[in-house]
Amino acid sequence: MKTISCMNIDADLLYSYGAEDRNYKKGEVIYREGDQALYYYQIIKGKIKQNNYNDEGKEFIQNILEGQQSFGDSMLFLEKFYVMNAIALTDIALIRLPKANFMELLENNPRISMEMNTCLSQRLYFKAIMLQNMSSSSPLLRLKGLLDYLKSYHKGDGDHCFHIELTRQQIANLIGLRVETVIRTLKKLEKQEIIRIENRKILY
DNA sequence: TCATTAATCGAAG
DNA sequence: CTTCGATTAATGA
Repeated sequence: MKTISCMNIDADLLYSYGAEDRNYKKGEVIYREGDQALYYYQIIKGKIKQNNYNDEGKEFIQNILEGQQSFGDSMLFLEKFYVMNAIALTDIALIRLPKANFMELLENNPRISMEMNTCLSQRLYFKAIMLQNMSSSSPLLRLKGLLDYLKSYHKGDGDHCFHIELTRQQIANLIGLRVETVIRTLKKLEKQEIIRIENRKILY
């Protein structure tokens, strides 16, 4: 899912400031809720999810990132702890840069600093949209809200050919519903010809 | 092909 | 809507 357009700092620039490569296997935790934010992370290859669990152990996915995106950066500007976990969804390679070095990089590169603002704004926008969607009691509207967001972000949005690259379980965890509910709700959307389903692939 | 993971379904609460 | 149980399809080693 390419939910959020975000930071993508040139790898060589990151290395020149002391960044290092890190590899994680599928399912490994990159950082967890309560940890101090010490690094700027940028994905080289693979997917990660940010999540947390409620008191009943139900998982809520906050975001799924892939490509050359960064994550966990908002906490770098605060002396706060992470409020969610970052977990590898696939085997993943990423670059991490210590906080102090990252700050130095930003000071020396105002343009990147500005991009950082855009990135953070984008995250806020996503959160606002999702908060609105989640406040709906209708599972159908919640689901549609998520789909609309994903589609709007996906460039070349036009017709109904956008492939949602999420498992039903992930969708469920993003909108706080159960898999079965998501499946059944997707059926309704298909019946209403709002989406199409081909070989379990969701096309919107 | 075997094993694991995801998607489905039906019934009950 | 969620939970449970059971089945079937898809994926990867």
